[in-house]
Amino acid sequence: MSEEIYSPQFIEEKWQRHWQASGIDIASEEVGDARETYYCLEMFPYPSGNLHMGHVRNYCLGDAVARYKRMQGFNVLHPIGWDAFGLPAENAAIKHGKPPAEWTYANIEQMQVQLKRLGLSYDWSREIATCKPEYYRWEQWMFTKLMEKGLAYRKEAEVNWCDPCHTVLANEQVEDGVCWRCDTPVHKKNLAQWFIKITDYADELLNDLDQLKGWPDKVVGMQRNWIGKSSGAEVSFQVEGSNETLDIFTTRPDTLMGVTYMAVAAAHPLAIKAAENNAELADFLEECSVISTKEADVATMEKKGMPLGIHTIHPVSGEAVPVWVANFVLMSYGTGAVMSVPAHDERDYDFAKKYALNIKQVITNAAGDANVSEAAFTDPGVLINSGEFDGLKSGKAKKAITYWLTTQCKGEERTQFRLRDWLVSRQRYWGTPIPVIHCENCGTVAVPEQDLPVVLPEHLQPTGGASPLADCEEFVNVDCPQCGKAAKRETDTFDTFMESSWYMNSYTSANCDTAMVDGASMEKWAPVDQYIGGVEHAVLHLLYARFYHRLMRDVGLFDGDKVGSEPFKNLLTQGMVLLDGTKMSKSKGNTVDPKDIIQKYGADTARLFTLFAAPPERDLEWSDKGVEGASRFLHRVWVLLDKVGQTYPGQADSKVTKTLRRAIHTHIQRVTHAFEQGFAFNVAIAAMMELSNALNAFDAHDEEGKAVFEEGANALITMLAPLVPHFACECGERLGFETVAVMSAWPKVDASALIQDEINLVVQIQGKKRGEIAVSPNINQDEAMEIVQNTESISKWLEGQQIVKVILVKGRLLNIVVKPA
RNA sequence: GCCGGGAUGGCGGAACUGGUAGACGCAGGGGACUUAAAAUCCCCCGGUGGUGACACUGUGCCGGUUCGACUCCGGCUCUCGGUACCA
Repeated sequence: MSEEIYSPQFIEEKWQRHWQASGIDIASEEVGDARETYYCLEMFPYPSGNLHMGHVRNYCLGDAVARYKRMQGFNVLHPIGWDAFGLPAENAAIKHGKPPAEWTYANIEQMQVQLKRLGLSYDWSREIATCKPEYYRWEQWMFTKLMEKGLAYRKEAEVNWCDPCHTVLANEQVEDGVCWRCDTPVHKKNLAQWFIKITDYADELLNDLDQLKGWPDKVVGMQRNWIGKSSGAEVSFQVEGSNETLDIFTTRPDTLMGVTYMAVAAAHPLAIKAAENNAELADFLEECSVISTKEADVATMEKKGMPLGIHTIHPVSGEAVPVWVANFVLMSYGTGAVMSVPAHDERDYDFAKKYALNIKQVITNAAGDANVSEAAFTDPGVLINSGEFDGLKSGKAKKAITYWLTTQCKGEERTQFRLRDWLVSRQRYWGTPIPVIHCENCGTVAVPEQDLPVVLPEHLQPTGGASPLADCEEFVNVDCPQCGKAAKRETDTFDTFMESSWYMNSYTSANCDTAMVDGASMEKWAPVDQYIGGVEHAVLHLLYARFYHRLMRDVGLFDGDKVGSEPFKNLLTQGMVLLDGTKMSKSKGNTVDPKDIIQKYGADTARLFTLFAAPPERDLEWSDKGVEGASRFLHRVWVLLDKVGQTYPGQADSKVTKTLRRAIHTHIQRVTHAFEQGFAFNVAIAAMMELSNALNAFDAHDEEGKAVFEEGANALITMLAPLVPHFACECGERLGFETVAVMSAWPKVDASALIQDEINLVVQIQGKKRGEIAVSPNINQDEAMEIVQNTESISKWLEGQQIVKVILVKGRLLNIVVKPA
């Protein structure tokens, strides 16, 4: 059939040209297109200049999904774009003395070539770059809408500041007290900044997590954790000799009667006031503030405190409760003060022991013998020493005590979230300008819709310090849209997560330039059916995008009932690419350049290896030998196709042919199943290798054999198409496919081919395999037993045994339960 | 501490809904071809015992349910990821 050898470079270029010319990767917007839609999306790349193996893995996974769904008959949307704003461009600009725009656009061009070289089936007609005004203008528009609705606001607050990055950061961007980008410790600063009220959506974002059946538990758990809802009560303690109250939040109002002291943060007004004429206390507060800014090993820090010399009055008993300042109480959570119940809280217990404070037990277990002489008893239980609340169980007591406090105006039910509002302003140049004008008369004024977009000047040269926007007079100086007087533009830009929070919706509306998105297009395509990316965005991008999607819904951009409230239906978080057990990274110098692999073996081999070497969600250990194995497989299949249409001398055996046909169809079934079960491409490929091995072992001796062999070859090539598309297309052409392989219909299982006349029935005795018998698949128990009795190698195990029970699992096994006679 | 994963040969990993553990690949061993090497092809490859057919044993540990457990239940160990003086 073909004497040519498999030469990936040649055929890959050929088919990429072919696909582009035929437009098969374009998502159809034709009204008459009856196909069901499917939206497959991978997290879009930051245009750093070079594709690394992590990208390759991410995009090969997505491409396999998209191509598989196309072959299943779906109208697939598979777009790509560039998350093009961000700090690395500014850093590169400083280094090379070129504006970030230039660097960014050059990188995009370079990475486009690299992505195309991989043969990824993107709809390039919908490509976006977030740094373009036609993209970010809608983000600016949206922000002005949020200002109108009171969901975006400017407030002076204590915020996280990163010196090297010269900007503030959102809470989500601070990891272990250090900046997520540059790993330097952040410190607190008071600054007026722009926030978006994600806290208004905290409950919805939390509750809807239950809907996300197609998300990994891990990511759902991380988001739940991050939102951090806790229910309890706020309780007011009257300060002795004053009108003031000390308010605290507790999740354990049932332990109220066990309070023996109060603890406040060093920054709490009561502590500051008490320190005014107490030098020792002032020193201690100073010590606490120094430690807290370091934020290093907070967990191991010694618990320290000092009495403030003041007391509060217990709201129920009226007893005096001393107030302490403690270094473990955070001003930033709750009210900055806690009621301490050492008997039922480990931390309070340790603190009470250290400073010899009272420990009063108010909860016991069901048996009534719990004691707190050695440690705190933190389980819920039954109330004791609590007056009228005695005998209540913790759950009921929480309600009863909270209710009592409410009637006395000394407290109320309260829910506390860990989630803070999203800080979206950044003191950086290379980002979306915040569409706001500061006017001496009118205050902060949103840029009116007709004046949008506020275009970022692209020619500026950052220096690493303050944003060059502030010095750009033609940008800064503007007339106030309200009063017309000279005013100044806001020079902060948006957090780049603002762009990535809605790009998935933007793709649906590629043809719409009169609105942020088009409602009908959203209904057609959204939400994303399969989203694929790294787990590092579990509480960053993935939380913001869920939030922003709801904002778009509530601004009326689409119908929430039809599109849904969640932007991503299914999520696949792919593992990292490792070399020698550690993550590939430039700084560690343990990288493998995709370019080299593609040049040596071709894109298809690179794709096949990354899909085969590990399940998608697990880490993938890079192996040069493994790559060679993948390449070998493709060569073997290439040569295997030479057997199509051939007959070989020898006696045909219809049984052997039938067995091959059954193997073909069981493998179609297995491959399809692997694709459907969480895109287990590694398993699918293993099944295809088995099919290839089965075909290789077969020689056709007659017309029937020839036909079955061809059927198998066709199925194999078709199923390979989503994974190694160039290879499959070339092979498909050799085999005379009517449709190009990547657009061929996915093979169907012929159930009749799976039927067997004879099977090997496993025979077990006491659950232990003792042999096999060749029988009809429909054999009944008695018939099977008779064969067993006549099979010496098995029946010998039954000698001297009494048969208690026989279990026949149809088509699989026969288990005989015996006991000594 | 809490939350969520994971633990199967020398390695990456298979095993449908509880039904033959180790598919497929990599590495390794042996052989064929070759003057030789590479490539390719064939055979072997969890452990122990046995020349062998075969037997025993084996999926982190201890126990349980079941005719039968990698799979289900209870209790641990180790490991990876996330997170926290969160009141």
